[in-house]
Amino acid sequence: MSDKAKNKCEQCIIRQFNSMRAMTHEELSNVSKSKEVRTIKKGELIFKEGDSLNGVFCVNSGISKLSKLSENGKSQIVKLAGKGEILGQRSLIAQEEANLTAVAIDDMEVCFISKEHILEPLNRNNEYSSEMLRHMANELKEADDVIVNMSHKSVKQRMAACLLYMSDMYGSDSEGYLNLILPREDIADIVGTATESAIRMISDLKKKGLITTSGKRIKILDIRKLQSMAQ
Amino acid sequence: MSDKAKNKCEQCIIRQFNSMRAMTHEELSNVSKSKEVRTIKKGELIFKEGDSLNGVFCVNSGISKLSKLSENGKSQIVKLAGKGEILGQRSLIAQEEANLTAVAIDDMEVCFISKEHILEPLNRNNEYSSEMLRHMANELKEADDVIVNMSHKSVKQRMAACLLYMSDMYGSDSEGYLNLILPREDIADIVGTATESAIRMISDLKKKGLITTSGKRIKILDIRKLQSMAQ
DNA sequence: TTCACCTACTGATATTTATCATTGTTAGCA
DNA sequence: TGCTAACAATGATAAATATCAGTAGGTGAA
Repeated sequence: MSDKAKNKCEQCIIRQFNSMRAMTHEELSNVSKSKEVRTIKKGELIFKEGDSLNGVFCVNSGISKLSKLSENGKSQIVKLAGKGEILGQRSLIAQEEANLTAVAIDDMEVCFISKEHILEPLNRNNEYSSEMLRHMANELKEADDVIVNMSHKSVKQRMAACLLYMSDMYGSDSEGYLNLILPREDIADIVGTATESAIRMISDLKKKGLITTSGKRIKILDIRKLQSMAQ
Repeated sequence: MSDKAKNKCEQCIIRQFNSMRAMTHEELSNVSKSKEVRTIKKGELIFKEGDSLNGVFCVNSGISKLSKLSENGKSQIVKLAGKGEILGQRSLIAQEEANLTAVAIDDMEVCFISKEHILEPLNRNNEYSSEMLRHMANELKEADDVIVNMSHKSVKQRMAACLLYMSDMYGSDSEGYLNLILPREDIADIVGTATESAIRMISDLKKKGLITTSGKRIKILDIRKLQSMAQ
């Protein structure tokens, strides 16, 4: 258990990244008392499509992928969620089973917060519900943008955008390799293409000198060209 | 001006379809006093991507398309919005310019409701903000589903789904033709494909006897097969 | 260490979809 | 009514992407 998680929610910095920052001291204290810290190993399932959730998972560390199977049996990663993000929130609010499957990409530490501590404050605390509303509105916008990109951009463009996104969100190590290391299959599932096509695209970018790879690791060499490729 | 719109919002049935049903009598009365009924002709622009909105448009009658241009210059229709739906709400909440372009597909009648009357109640009325939150959560789920369909379903599958959607949402006339009449280009922009490809798909469905057409009008003949085609 | 397995990669090919060009058709309007 | 402009339809072709098949390479477990 990390130091952060051992502490009370009131002192938790993670909270600054999500709508819980607008909770009152009392609300936070309730969350804090009942929350349950969980460790999740790389590759482990957090919840899956159709599960009925009793609460949310606030990510302390590590990264998870949120995906959904199309009726053709192909998986699409809709979102990556890291530190500060809350998994399962949408489903609780809509009072539905989970629409997505959440799997740990890394070893993760999350706080499980039960349903009532997330939903109850919505009935009292306007700051909190406004915050959550704003958050949801942003997610919706992003989703609309993804729809447009999926339907009208080529795999090449989407791959370029995906690498830039990985770089933006999770940065690079001292050697310049992206911190986020995903198997090719996951990259394909983000881009929305077949694994082989994703691999070909990556090979192509290597040949053109825009990136280089070492095993699963990817290093961006020419961010400018990559940006213009993503358009 | 329709009878509905002449009346006060407190008596307006349209409101039952959106989060304004959770407004207090006083809030509604404020909306009612300041609202402005507008008639919008078929094909007219309501707002466009990048516009900064001073309020929302509550649809009394008619249908609008909400679309966005990809960086390649191709348009994607993200949503159709009819009676009871509120246009521009997401942007107001996120405090951003419009992310989508709204155009009337039909002659429309809408009520323009200024910003403050939509946003202010969020700070007081928890019923209202919860309602809106639920609404947004649903939209987000739908958007995620569209992403998955866009990336992994074929044009044929998406076309079948699109026709079924049109049938479900807007029904058929006495002859069995879909009430919603869209040019092929708009259908293509919903499906996320080139106009010619959409036309070919429609011709194909005709040859297979699943639908028939008469000008722009489309009649579904075999809904079962269409459903199984959409998978 | 060695084996077995998983994943990355590459080639060949099929399929899907977009694009360009052209012809037919419809619907609104002078 | 007939004209005109917009739209639907179709063909030919090119481009993008998926699929199938197989090889190579790296990694973890017995």
